[in-house]
Amino acid sequence: MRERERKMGRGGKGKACRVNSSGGDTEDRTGIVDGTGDGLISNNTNKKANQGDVDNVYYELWHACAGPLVKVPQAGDLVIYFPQGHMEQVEAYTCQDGKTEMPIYNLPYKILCKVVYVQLKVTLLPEVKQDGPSPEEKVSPVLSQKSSACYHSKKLTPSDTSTHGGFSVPKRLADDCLPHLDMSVEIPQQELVARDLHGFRWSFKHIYRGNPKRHLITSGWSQFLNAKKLNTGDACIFLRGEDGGLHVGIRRLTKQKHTASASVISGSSMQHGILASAFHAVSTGTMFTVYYRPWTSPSAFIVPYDQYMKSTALSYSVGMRFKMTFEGEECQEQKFAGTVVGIEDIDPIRWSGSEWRRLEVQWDAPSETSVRPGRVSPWDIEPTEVSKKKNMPTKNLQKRAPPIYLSSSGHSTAGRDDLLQCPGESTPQRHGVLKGQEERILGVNERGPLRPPMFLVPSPHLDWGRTKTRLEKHMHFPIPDSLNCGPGSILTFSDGKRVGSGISNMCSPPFTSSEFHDGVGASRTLAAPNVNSSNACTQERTVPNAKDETEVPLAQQYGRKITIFGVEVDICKNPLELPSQQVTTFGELPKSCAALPTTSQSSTSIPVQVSESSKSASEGFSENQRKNCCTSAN
Amino acid sequence: MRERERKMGRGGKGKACRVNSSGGDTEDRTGIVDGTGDGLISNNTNKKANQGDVDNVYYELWHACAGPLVKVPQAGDLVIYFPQGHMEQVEAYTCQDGKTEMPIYNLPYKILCKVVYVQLKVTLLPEVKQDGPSPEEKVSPVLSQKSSACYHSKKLTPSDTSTHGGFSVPKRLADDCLPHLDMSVEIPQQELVARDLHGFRWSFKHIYRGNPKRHLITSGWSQFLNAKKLNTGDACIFLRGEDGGLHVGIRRLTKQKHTASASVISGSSMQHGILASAFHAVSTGTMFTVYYRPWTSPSAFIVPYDQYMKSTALSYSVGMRFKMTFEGEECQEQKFAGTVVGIEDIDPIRWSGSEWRRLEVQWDAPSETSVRPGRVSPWDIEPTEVSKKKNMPTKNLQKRAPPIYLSSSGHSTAGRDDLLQCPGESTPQRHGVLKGQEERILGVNERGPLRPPMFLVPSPHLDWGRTKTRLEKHMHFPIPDSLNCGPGSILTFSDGKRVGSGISNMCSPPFTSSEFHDGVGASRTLAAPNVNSSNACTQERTVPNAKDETEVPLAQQYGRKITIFGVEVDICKNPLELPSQQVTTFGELPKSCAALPTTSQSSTSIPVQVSESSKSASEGFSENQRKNCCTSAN
DNA sequence: TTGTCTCCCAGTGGGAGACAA
DNA sequence: TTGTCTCCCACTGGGAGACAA
Repeated sequence: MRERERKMGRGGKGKACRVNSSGGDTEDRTGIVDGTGDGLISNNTNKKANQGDVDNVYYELWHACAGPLVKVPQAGDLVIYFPQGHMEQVEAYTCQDGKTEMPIYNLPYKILCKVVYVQLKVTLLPEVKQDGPSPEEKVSPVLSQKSSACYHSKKLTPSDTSTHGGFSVPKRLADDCLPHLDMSVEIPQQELVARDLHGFRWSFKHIYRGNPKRHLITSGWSQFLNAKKLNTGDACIFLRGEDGGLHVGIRRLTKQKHTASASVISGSSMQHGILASAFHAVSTGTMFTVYYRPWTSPSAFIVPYDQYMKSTALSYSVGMRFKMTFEGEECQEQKFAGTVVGIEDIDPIRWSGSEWRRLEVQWDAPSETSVRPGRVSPWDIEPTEVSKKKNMPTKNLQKRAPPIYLSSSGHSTAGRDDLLQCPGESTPQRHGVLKGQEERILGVNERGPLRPPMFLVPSPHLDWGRTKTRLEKHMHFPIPDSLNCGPGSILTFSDGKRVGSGISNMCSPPFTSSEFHDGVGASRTLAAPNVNSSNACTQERTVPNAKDETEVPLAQQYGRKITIFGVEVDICKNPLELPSQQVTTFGELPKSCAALPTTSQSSTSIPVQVSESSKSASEGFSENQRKNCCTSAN
Repeated sequence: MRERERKMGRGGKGKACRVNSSGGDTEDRTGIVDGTGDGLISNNTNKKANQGDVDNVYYELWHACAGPLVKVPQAGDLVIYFPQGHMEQVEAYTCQDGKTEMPIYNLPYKILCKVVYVQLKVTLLPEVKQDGPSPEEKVSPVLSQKSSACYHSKKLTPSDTSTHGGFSVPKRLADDCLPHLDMSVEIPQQELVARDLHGFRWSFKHIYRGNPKRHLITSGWSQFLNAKKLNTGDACIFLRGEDGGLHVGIRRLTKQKHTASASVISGSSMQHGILASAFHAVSTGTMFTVYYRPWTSPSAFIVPYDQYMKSTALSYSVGMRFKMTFEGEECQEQKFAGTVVGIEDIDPIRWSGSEWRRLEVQWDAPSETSVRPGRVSPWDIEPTEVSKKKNMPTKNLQKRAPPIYLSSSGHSTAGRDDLLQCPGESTPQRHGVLKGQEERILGVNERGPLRPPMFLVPSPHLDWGRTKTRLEKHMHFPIPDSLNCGPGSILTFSDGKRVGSGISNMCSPPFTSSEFHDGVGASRTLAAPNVNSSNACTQERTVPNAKDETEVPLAQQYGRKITIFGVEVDICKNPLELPSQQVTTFGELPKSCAALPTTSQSSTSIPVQVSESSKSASEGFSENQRKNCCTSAN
């Protein structure tokens, strides 16, 4: 019912920031001003919003941070999962060139799944019937979530990111998102507490001073900057939720090539893992989990069913003109036109007939802002000529197709591996054509019992015996050593005077910053033995909880046929590892690797509601959810 | 030939530090004193040692850091690979509880492999014959590598890690490892340049002052501390190589539970990946890569063939007494006695008959220093009663065994999955007994072409537009933002005076430091536009190179039957993610995730020689290599 | 309205000897 | 011989208004 409330209860769909009209007074919005315990300004208790609203706020913040193009399916959505794309994502993460020899699994190139649960971590269950829903069980996309939440983003200026001084608050941001100051006093100021996507709370001093007067965020800002490793050009997002709570998000400029050596298992083992997981899930009817980062891969590999079907209903031909949407400056969507110059399987051996990146394209004009792929998938583009619809009912996602034989060698020698081959399935795979995609899901003969997905959620554990750092004064947890970093020592060239001493630089190779994101400075244990560890605070992080009581039932209610869709707060990922189009979604993601124990209790999972309503969204993932208040200061 | 030289050319095997007798004069060892460019002390050019020596030095440093119990096989060694153990390692990394449902692959529980190449990244090729070597091709373990290298380690005191002042150098360390100072001057001092395991160069000021006089390392020390995130109790290792080069290593105390959410793919996909990789390699006769961290898992899962065979030659029974070696204080090996209290398959369904952790044990005395497992593998222990040898030729590692059937469900319902099952192989697996382990490697019918393993080596790329930090003055690369961290702002309780300001702490939950190892403080782009980026230096990091000309030939020379064994410099791993017994081997490992592009050029791979000599080491991996100079100051 | 600069000054921490274990 | 402490002081950077775009 909470879901229903949230989905149905709001109207309006626009891009204008809806300023809470009843909130013109200070009182109504100072729920965002948490008591900070030092008595300065704590005029309001922590007015806890109900869970639904909190979820919603985080959902909006997530999308505000993620940018306009990032679409995450909702619970209830039918999607097509492309293992190829998944492997590309992993390749991107593991710096592989994708040339690893992989066996050919007897795995369809696309797998129809239903989304059950979104938790920033994706778990899919292959549909037993791979031929799409019957009309009556047609997916019913959710009503758009309307929201009165308001956010503004500001691109950080050099002054904002300098070590001297704080953050210059655009007036509209202050007016719309921050609690109003008492302008009657000499120097109006207050303390703000804002939550980030991890639920971490950051306190800031908000002051109105200077000549001419302006809004500034001073204390706490540099800690935030450092912790998030923000640079000039990155954006900071302030969002005021319906509950009045203030939230901060960030969005990195970083077009920097991400690279990661995940080094837990080898890259090719990961590739194997992807295929084997999907294969296992398909053949046993069990769920599987996907870490989905639509902003990571050049293309999203989980495609809404309707969007996919729409693309299969068209024929594509060389010479065809199309448009494709990219993200431009300031969250603007930007369309580029191009021409299809080739159509061919990207991997005829392993994924014969797959539409994945099947279209070779040429772009009309070069662009500096977007990196545009040379190959796209049909559902990525909108044809701009009227293409003739195919004479096919959209229903037949699948017809009887000859089985695919297995070869453990990926080579065209077509070596067969008896160990991997399925008994009685040895007809060579027919090379698919774009029209009339066919496949057959192979025998699903036994299913393991369904287990609830293991959501690995970070949870605090103790870190006593440390003194409190300045950062800890602004972020409301004992900060571990690695966060306990100032910007370090800087050999300053900034204003002409050079600060040097003792040992000079030896020459150094040009290193990427990301190359060093380990080895980060840390505080050290203080020499003095009288460290007063009793000052470490103990309040729980009040992140929107993973509703433990919901997760399991949810999965169980769908039973074996459900698909789970979740997203994990991967607080551990290095955002530099995120690719060029990296947006800081739920990974606004601290920059270095954190080790997160799965102890329980608190959790950073942000559950998103299960969709049940029946309005049909023709394409894309509930896009309108994110269109409420996309203003952008600066 | 270089390998031969290195292996044969040295004699002597002892624990005493061999001080280079010809090096009493300053000259001979000041090769380690690099010109720093500021004219202070740069009396010697960078006397580059030959590659072999460099490799050897790094090898020794690696083992000095890794501790006495960490054994890495050498090229040429025959080893048994246990997928179970590999999965445990991944579980440990991914915080899984190991309860994921995994399919039963048709994969033997142990796989005989030969080691060809060690590069801090392990690639194995299953032997076609799984029955062990014939007598004439009996493995010929290498001669121990003798070395005149000398190292000392010092456990860091609170003073060493305090923000005030530097590192107090034990006299013996200074005498044995550091270049001698010119004592004729008023205040003897010099600059040191030391390489760490990544090949990164750290410069330190070494001074002899105070009253009474003592050796100190001042400038550069705190940068090193911060970058490595060292704390009181961690150890710092100084090693002088034969070439005279100075090297630093660290060894963390951190018994801290490691936790990692590797979040590239899901944990269960990783498990699948391990099994599928090994299976694919076994069935196609190709190589596979293993990230081997013997200090990560409670037990090493790559066991020397001889050690394994020795263990199979004994019978184990309940009540049997044994000893097992653990690491105690100060690199001391420490033996604990215990009793076998049970013998049973740890996973009778999937790994029936496997010796992996087959022995349930009880320890005689509790220990605070070591965490001791409740289950061990036979090769982990030394029986202390005389056990009757089994009447079996050691030759038959394998006999004809009934094939193992496949079930994709891990359940005892013994569900079968026709998709995964091998044709004609459906006899239920016989439950093995410890005596006479039997198995048969299933048909190897086709092999893919051998490709050289893809060594993902980090390589620098540009990071211009930043001013040089103080850290960069001591570490000879432009430091990326995340390294550019001082210990941050500290609310000081250390000496009674509390430093506080502005915004007070809000209460916070007890958080693990590792939970935050992302979000680490960073420097920010300086406001001033006149950043003089031309000051960024461009010298290449002169890490011992991955000998590109060697890697491929090596693999090819062995052709299809070889096994590759390597270790990667996983500069990316968060060492906090390393488990309790974590030693900082090649992962002395900066603490946070770095993103490392694979651009080429320079490389951090540390190739280790291929072993070809013929002295037989009965057990363990070339252990004597690390016993040359294990002194430990303090 | 807001970005940049410079000034002020408190806080931090590197580096030294004193002193003690 | 070496660990701890305290003192000194240079440097860093938060925070303010001035000023200009």
